[in-house]
Amino acid sequence: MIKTRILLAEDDENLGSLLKEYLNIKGYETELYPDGNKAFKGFIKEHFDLCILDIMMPAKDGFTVAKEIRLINSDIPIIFLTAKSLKEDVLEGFTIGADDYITKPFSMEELISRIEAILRRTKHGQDGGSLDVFQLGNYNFDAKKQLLTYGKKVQKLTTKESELLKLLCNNKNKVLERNFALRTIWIDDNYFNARSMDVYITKLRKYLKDEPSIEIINVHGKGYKLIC
Amino acid sequence: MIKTRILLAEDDENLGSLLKEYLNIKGYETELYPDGNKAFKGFIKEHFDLCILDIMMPAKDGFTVAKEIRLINSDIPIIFLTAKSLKEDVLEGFTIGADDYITKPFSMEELISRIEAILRRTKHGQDGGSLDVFQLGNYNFDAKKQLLTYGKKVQKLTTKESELLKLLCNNKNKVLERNFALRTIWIDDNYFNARSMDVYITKLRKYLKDEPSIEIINVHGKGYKLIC
DNA sequence: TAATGATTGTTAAAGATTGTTAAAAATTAG
DNA sequence: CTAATTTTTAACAATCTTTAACAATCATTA
Repeated sequence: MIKTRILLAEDDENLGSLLKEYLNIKGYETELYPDGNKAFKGFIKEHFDLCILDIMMPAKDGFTVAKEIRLINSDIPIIFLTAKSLKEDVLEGFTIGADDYITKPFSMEELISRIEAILRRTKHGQDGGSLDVFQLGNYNFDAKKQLLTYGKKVQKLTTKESELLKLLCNNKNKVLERNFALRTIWIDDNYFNARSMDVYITKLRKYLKDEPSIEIINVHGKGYKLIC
Repeated sequence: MIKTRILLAEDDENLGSLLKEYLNIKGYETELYPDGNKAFKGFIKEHFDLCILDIMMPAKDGFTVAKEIRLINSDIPIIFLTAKSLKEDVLEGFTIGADDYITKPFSMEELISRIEAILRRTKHGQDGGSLDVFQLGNYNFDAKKQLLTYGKKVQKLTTKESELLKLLCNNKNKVLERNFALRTIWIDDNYFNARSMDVYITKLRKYLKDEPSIEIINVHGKGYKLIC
């Protein structure tokens, strides 16, 4: 697995090395630059997946670095990390094309969270989005393509079947409440839709019968639970 | 041009309507819901491109709404907007899968900036870059020239074929509602035009059959979804 | 424990929507 | 005006969802 590479521009030596160390612990590969000039030179020479820029730095301020980066790469995520919380500065940061603007003091965990939130979107675009694929024993369920695969056997699911199975998967080993599922998929939770849902449960059970460890069990009066 | 639709859940009536008005001025189409329950019901019934959730709300808090939304849509951007600036709350917000977490008080301009920063990434991922050229797996679709290219193979499309495929591309991985497509392309959404549209779907499927990962799937009673 | 009513399981049918092909009608190009 | 292309209509097949019918199970209480 290739590590995500982060460019970190921060002139405060203490904060800089602290951040670098923390990011490395969290599995990122971080290069720390003490001023804007060196940061931009580093950006040109090496490959990075994300930039964290302090604003007030010697040699070249963070805004300028960001502008120069944007000239050659309009897509790389940029996070400003700064003590300047002036409204105008925040707006300028976003105008340049920042993805986030974090004011000091901040918690390390929050920084990580915000980095991950951004990378989730950018990485997602790269691998085509495999967030809707579930593994159920030896079954493979692709909610997006509405396909349930068991070895060579491929079962195409209808939209309703797929929606219901997806809800069950997202509540794996927990109770999926009847009314919640009905309101979510059928909009209305009246008697007839409830019966319709029962029919779909039967259908899903048939599809999943090849693997005895996978089961949709009923929780009387509450709903259904997918166990695996 | 279709407006970006924003779901806004905010129980403070003054702030809510102020935000809604401001967002509308900025070109967004905003639905305001006064509590978590109504917000989630609205989310199920209508289509949205982004959600802004207050955390402390009657009936159902913002975290719960976000979790329920994530059960059925793992991709839609979510922004928490709240007075709770506790570290744990911020982290919980991101853990649920938020894209941003903004604490009150905040400036309207900053909110807009942060919305745009997020949409820049999500919208960009959805279309292929230019406005009329789409990349569908190894297919290249030029809506303006009405050409669908697959390697050396070039398929000329008729006007209707091209218009329909363009609509599907613009709603990639989302449901393109039957009636919407009919009113857009056929002006009138009567029975015969609907059947005509079905014929065109068959034609497009034939053109796209070389790449199995590209599919136009039917959502019974709703419309069609181009997945890739 | 047996009886009762509510909930759930299962199957089949009915009704509606969609898939597909081909021919007819309308439009456009030469 | 004729030929080619595009679009619509028609016909029939296939699929999806709901409804109905009856069986089985569960929870409650006499």
